[in-house]
Amino acid sequence: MNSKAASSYFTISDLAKEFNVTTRSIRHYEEYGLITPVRKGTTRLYSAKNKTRLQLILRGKRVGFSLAEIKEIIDLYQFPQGEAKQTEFLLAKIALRKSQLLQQIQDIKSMLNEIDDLEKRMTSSAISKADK
Amino acid sequence: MNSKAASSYFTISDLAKEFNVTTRSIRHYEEYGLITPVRKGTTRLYSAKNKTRLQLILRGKRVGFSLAEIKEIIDLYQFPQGEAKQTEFLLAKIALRKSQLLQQIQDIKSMLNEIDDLEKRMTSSAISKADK
DNA sequence: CTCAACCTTTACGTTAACGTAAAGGTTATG
DNA sequence: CATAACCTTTACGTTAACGTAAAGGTTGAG
Repeated sequence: MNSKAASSYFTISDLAKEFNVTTRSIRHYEEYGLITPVRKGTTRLYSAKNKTRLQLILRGKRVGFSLAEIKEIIDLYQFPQGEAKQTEFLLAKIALRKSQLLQQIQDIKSMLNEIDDLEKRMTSSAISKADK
Repeated sequence: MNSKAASSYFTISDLAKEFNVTTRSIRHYEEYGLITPVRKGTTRLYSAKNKTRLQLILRGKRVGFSLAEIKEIIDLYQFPQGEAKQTEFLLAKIALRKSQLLQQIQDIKSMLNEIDDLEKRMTSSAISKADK
């Protein structure tokens, strides 16, 4: 039996392989305060929650957020049942993020439409070339 | 009468104001080969087409593309009715961009869902706070 | 017990996308 | 005709997000 299997932790290179990033990047996210694995000695060990966190970070990156913005978003998720005023402030931030994301979807849809048009024009011109 | 109104060109600061970017950025995009205004003397003059181009650049930025990627995309639009082999290559690139954009939409939708959840949890907790 | 294959920290290097002077030319207006 | 409000180029500075050594600790296999 494997003692590792019981707690099911992952090493940094496990995560690096799984998500196709460098270990340097993962450590960088930790320096930045975005992810906090436990340690066995000095070695980092990542839980399932840590994995989810990394996914969240990478998803944020894919949609074009900076690490600072990703941190802001992550912080939103951990709002400490604060004061109503604080809550209001966070809700405003959430609304801002939301409108930003909705704008992005519009942008992407526009680009997809144009790409589809382009694709059609290209294939039709390819056909006309083959036709002659 | 205004001689400018006839041709309807815009100055660099016109565009800067309209799109809320700095003139430095616009010049940077030009250095990068993304936009090419005409010149009256040394002064840059931007046509409607140039404006559209700038919009395209900024939209690309909003969805998280680098200037290099934006250039690639723009180059796709100006395919020179090339060889079939070249066309095939471009179609592959287009397909790549497309899948990337579709992935982004999924990412954004996930984030929106989580943000909505968060919003609900926050408002309900705010209510329960107000209730007691 | 000695490799190989991991892990660690420290720290300087690199690239992209501008920011920010500095120094100077042009043009309308009082 | 001078001053403001633009425009220009040149060029060095800055920040983010890592890349890339360098130097060393740990651990399982042969």
